[in-house]
Amino acid sequence: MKNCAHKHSHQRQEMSALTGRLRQQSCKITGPRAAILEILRQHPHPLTNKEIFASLPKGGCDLATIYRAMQLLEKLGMVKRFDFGDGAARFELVGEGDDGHHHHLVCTRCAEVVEIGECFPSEIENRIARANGFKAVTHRLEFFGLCPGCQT
Amino acid sequence: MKNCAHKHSHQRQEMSALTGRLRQQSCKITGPRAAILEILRQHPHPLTNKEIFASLPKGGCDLATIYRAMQLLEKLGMVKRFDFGDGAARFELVGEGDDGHHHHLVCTRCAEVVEIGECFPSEIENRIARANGFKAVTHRLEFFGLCPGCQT
DNA sequence: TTTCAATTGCAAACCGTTTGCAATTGGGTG
DNA sequence: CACCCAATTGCAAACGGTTTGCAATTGAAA
Ligand SMILES: [Mn+2]
Ligand SMILES: [Mn+2]
Ligand SMILES: [Zn+2]
Ligand SMILES: [Zn+2]
Repeated sequence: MKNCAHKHSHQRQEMSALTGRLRQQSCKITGPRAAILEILRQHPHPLTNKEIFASLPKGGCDLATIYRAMQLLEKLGMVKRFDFGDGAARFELVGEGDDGHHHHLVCTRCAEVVEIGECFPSEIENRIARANGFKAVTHRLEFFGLCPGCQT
Repeated sequence: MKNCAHKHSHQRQEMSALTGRLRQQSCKITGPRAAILEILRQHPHPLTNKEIFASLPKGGCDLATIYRAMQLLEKLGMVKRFDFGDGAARFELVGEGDDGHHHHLVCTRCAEVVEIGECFPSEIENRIARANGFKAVTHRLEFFGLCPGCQT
């Protein structure tokens, strides 16, 4: 029962751990960045930049600052980018030492999001990679359907 | 060995079959549409609108016309839209009576595309749907990696 | 406190896609 | 075949998400 930590566990991360990760890269802990991390920290599902912008406490920051912050956090591996196919990128905080790879089930009517633990079977993926001579193969996978409340 | 036809077989479709499908919906067979179908017909992989535009014979049509044509063809189920996560939609011709559902393996360096026959295991997908009370669940799935020619 | 690279706000630029509108045209009709 | 009109097109403007240049601001090291 050692470090039953990551795997893509969604337990809230300590703010100090997050700012620590930033500091290590000689990145400043600014007001906007702290506010953004705080919002991501308390949100269990992927958020669009606009949603983060809207959740910002009054006197938040510029939208462009959020775009720049998410680029930075993604580069540092602190957030994972997801694409639900609606044209807007979504971001989710990632635990330290976790690559954040996982999937979602999205309601096509109300946009409800469910975190999914399953992944594409690696045996099949390996076979696909080998069969085509590809290396470092990974996948992007999201599920779509009608949630209980949206079925007719 | 009856109709070993579709399934997502990539054998070129007859132009007459394509125009026929359009006519049935009281849609006009215009120059631009014929040209677009011709390009899709001879291309085995998903194409962006810009790529279609570039492949158009001289004196082609407006880009907006291609966007409108692809919307129409998608609505009629004649093409399937794919998303490789680079911000541009891609379209592939779909056989009659086929929903076009399938996946790709894309080289992240040179963008080479391989058509993939495998699909996400339906037993697992059904379990995911049931476990969350979702109905009509489907998925979007693409693979990414380094093709033989791009491995260092 | 001083100092300066990092960061931000703002506005403009970008890029894929959509749309309004007037001009054009495919394909039934007579 | 000439006519007619809804369907289609070209063009230019608008859109929504994202990026970027630049001058002003600021975190944190010294
Ligand atoms: Mn998630
Ligand atoms: Mn394909
Ligand atoms: Zn996976
Ligand atoms: Zn599939």
